[in-house]
Amino acid sequence: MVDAFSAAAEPTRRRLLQLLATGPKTVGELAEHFTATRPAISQHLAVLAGAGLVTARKDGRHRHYSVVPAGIAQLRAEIDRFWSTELELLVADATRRATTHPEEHYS
Amino acid sequence: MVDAFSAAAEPTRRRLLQLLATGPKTVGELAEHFTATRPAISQHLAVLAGAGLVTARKDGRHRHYSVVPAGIAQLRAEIDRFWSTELELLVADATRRATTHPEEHYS
DNA sequence: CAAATGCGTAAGTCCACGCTAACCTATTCG
DNA sequence: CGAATAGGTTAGCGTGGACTTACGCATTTG
Repeated sequence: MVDAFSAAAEPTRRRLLQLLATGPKTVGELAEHFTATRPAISQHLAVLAGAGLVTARKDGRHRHYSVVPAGIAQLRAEIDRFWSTELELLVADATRRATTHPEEHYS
Repeated sequence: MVDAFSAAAEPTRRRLLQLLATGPKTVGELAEHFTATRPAISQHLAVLAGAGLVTARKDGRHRHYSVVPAGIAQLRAEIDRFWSTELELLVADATRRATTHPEEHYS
């Protein structure tokens, strides 16, 4: 699970990152948003931490997890590297066709 | 493997998409870039096709795979939806700190 | 101190996934 | 037609990953 891209792609972890993006949260607070058990969330957080995307700060008997800006920046770089110029052009093409000639989707 | 994000995250498939972004290619051409066997590549292509990211066109005994612009656009939308405003701000913050105060990374 | 709270860890299960080997189909070419 | 080429399909294997249950450790609180 080395790269940040794969770590962030998993649906639960994607959601965790979004939740943490709004500010630090404890494991319990995060776990409330999921049907999975707290240990499961804890393990997902460990994966994200291993990828350098989040970090934890001890505070009494709580552990406040928060996003690591540098890690998120690296994830962004990975995504951008994947999103090559060619893919970008394809999207622009698809968008143009969808907005100006929507019926051609089925031609 | 429903969503395009998860389908595209796998390293081999990420590479396949990049290769196909430069233009249609046959399975054999694609397989040359990997150490895995051709059936493995074929299965990865099937996953990408299932996610609506690529499609195949028969041409004699060849099958030319190409990227589906609309699928790529949807992938882009998924990424953008994940990449919330908060994450964007965090990256901007990290970039600013890295370029103006690089030593603070270790403070 | 004892109970309760917040979390991490360990152990074990289950299944999806990535892969290979073997086989089958379709097409081209001698 | 028979051989060769291109590629999809299947079966089966091994591993990793996501999950739960149970437990252990620290910290707060009565």
